[in-house]
Amino acid sequence: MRVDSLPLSSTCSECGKRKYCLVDDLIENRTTPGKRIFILNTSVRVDSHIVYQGDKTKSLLFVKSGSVKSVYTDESGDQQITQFYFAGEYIGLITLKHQVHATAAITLENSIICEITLDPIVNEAVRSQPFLSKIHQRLDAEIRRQYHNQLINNQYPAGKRIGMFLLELVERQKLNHNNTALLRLAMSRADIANYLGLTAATVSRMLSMYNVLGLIAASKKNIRINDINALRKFVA
Amino acid sequence: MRVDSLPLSSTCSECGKRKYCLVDDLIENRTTPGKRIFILNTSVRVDSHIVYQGDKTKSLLFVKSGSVKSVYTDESGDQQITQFYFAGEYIGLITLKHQVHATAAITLENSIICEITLDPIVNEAVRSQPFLSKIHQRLDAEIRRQYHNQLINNQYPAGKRIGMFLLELVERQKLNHNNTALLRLAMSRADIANYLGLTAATVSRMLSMYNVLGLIAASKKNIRINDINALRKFVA
DNA sequence: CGTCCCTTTGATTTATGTCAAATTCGGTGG
DNA sequence: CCACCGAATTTGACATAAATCAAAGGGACG
Repeated sequence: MRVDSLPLSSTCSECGKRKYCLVDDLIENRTTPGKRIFILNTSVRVDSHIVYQGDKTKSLLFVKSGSVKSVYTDESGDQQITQFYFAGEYIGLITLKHQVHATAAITLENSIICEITLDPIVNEAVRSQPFLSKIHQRLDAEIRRQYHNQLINNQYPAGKRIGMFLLELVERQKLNHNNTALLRLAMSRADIANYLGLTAATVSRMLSMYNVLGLIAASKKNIRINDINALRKFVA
Repeated sequence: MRVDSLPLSSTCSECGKRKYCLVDDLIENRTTPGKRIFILNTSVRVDSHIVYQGDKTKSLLFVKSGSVKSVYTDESGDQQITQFYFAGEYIGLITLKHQVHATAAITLENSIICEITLDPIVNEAVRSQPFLSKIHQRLDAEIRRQYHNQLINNQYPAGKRIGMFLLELVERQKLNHNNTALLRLAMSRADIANYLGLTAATVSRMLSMYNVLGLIAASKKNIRINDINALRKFVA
């Protein structure tokens, strides 16, 4: 991670997010309590590159708070947002086993990002089957999500894409120990549009539609899902 | 690989495709010449499942001849072709480091598929840095392709998608030691359409357009790129 | 030789993009 | 704390690319 950011000094043992972090498993087996596993625990400002496309993989990034987008840029400069990452999620899992980051990572809001050294992770993965499974589980989920998005963007109309996008975010928030129907979309409409293969105008229109239907209550960055089952039914 | 198929008995040393196969590196370092590294070397009929979605990863599949599609199926049965694989390419690289195949693999024509045990590959990868790099190179290329396709399908119009698809196939054929402007598209128009997020009718129309423009000569499954630079310029 | 399936081509509809104006929001400085 | 500015968002009118529906043509295979 190369970026102007505030290093926050603390140990993993003291970290509030510890029990949602892979590092937790590593600390349990340590004789030296209070050991720091991470390289950097930093407060990062909105719109900062925390990974550049083409960077060598040397760590895993844990989003402690805030959110991040992954952006692929092609030779002619066109860009594709390939994924959003939220609090409790890891950036770099897909890249973990090969050498370079195929996408950049950019914060969508002021965030706290913890950079975790690869070595102890890999060592523990070799030693402990349950730990390896945890990593696999997260990686598998991300890869499945990737394929599912490809399907959605290729075959479904704009309304369903937005609806499924919202549903996915609620599900992920739940997985990340925030089981509410309240979403905070830190990214711009244009970012959502790029991610879903639409335009900002269409994203706006579809959100308005869901609003009118009473399925959601959207005001700017904040969205409440009024009736998640009705929404599920609507996009099915 | 679980499929009705003809096992072809032979050794890796005798294999004609040996020098394009990762296994070649393994044989060089063996004291026992003629060793078989693969599990199965089989002739597979068109439209056979050689991998099922959800299967545990236990081998790498090398396409010796023919071609294969990767298909992701979601809960409601909708399908997305996520990739095509051609002679000289490996299926399962993305899956290699996690446990289950997120997609099925289905032959697009009669093909010869060699199933390679994971263990010797992994062992050699740990031992030899150059060998590991070879794998990384192929995996990186596939992941980059994946992101690039996402960009193309989300942002480019039908004509460019088809044009870039053809260009990509020519490039890959070149990488696979077949440097010609002649393509054989074993997959149906519907498969191409699904892959590119279009309909079969649109694929057909766009190929006709390129035909009329004289950029390609397409007849059914066979396509000749008449002027690759003109085509590149057209889609840029 | 005939049937069936795939592909091509045509006519029409429609969803979403484009362009532009109006509105709201958030941040800044007085 | 409020007023102002610029940027993002919403909304509207319109254009258009691609989907849909349907028919005709062509190959492969029994």
